[in-house]
Amino acid sequence: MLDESARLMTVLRPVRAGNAFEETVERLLQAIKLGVVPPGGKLPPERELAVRLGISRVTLREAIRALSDAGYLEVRRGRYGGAFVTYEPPAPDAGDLRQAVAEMGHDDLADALTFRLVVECGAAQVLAGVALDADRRALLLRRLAELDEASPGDYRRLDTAFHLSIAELTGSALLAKACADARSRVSDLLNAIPMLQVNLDHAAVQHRAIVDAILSGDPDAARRAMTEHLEGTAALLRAFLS
Amino acid sequence: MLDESARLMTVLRPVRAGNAFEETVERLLQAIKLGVVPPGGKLPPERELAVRLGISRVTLREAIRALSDAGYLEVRRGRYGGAFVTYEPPAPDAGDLRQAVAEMGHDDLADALTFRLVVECGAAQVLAGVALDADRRALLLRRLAELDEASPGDYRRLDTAFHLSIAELTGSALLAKACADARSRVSDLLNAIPMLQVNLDHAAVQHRAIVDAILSGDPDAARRAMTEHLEGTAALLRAFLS
DNA sequence: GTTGATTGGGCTAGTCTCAGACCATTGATG
DNA sequence: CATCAATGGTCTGAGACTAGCCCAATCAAC
Repeated sequence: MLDESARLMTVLRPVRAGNAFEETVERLLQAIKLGVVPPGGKLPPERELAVRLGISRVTLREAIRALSDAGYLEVRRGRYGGAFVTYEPPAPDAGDLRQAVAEMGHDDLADALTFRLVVECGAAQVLAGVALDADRRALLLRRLAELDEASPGDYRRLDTAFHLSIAELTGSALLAKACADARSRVSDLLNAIPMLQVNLDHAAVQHRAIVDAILSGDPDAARRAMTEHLEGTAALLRAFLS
Repeated sequence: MLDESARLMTVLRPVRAGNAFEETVERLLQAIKLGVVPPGGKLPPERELAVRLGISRVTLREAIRALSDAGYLEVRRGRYGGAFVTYEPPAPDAGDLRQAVAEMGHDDLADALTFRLVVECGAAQVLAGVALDADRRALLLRRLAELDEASPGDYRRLDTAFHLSIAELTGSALLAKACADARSRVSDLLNAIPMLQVNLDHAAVQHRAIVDAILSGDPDAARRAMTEHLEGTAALLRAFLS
């Protein structure tokens, strides 16, 4: 990776991550695991979803079938039918965590955490630097409030919603996409971390600090607050791995 | 973009940007315009390149044919033959700049510049935070020296090489990919900016500051130096647009 | 009940993409 | 000048993917 050909590796990488079926399964799984469609929620109708994803209904149906067989979805026919999310995030378990890391590889984990730090801290900084209208400020505060009042079962999903809202509110589609991808790369790991009250309290303070910095228009403080928060999470991850 | 469905837009976006042929053309064009394969340089043999890109030789050949027809490549048969880059970046021109921006759309331009700022500043900060061996330090200094001595025709390519090397040296493949994508989104615009000696001198000082901060292991300084550099470039862009 | 709108289920014909084999050209080397 | 290794050029059969169409099931509304 040190010679002139490092950029060949970077640019001439595979054009596609897999066939259309595999990529579709991956994308739907991302929507489910990030809680974009919550447990009990319904995916958009096949015809509409196929258009959104830019694939044929046949391919989409194969992917839905696979996720249905794997227990993530339940499909019902007829009017008011659809594909309903049955997946519930597993209870935190340090054993699952080690297994997930082993499957992922330590280098990939470091890469994923580094990337997440860069894009989420960048998003917080950018958002603090733009003028927010009343609606956007309200949305951010609502996400924060929802997270503070969340039951243990909803916490991870609402935490994801909070973090992704920051990226989305910047108005940068590229940044939002990058944050969503970064989060989904580590979501299985985050889900496996036991939720101790100390940590939740600590996170709540940090979330509050992030929102305060953003709403007061202080980019540097927003970045620092997000950095502190994410490095805390990463440290927690490492602690449960050793 | 304010309601609960914002994340549907983010996550349930198209699985594919186009068919294999189109995506391959785009990727090869990226390699050419970023100067990963310099003018006069040769692409890897078709069989090897097809494997790298994860596509069939037939599809790759169609893409090469299209770029050859469009004047970017010249294909020669026989041993020591191959696909040679004939593309030379056009001379800077403020008219081209306005046209390029018009094709892109002002929102997309803002998005691209924002994303670039986030990932490149993040890369500089990350790189300053890791211990670099002698080889890596030497590579970074070599890129800087090459850029300082560059002829006008080589400047853009070597500037790209400098910036992408910073991302690659972090060891994060995700960050390197993001920086390469970000750069290629704005490369046509950067190429269209007239190169005035004042600006080149200014950039040289900033490049030096970035390298100094990285080599001295000061993440905050590295971030600040990169931010200043990129915002200077963005300001230059806006200046030539008005 | 009957109806009608909405939704998943399934079929077909055509296009895109692939893997692999074989052909044609080139030019350094002996 | 003959050889031969490396490279682009071409063909074929199989599988993946798509668009469009129609069928089947469900349930609120009348």
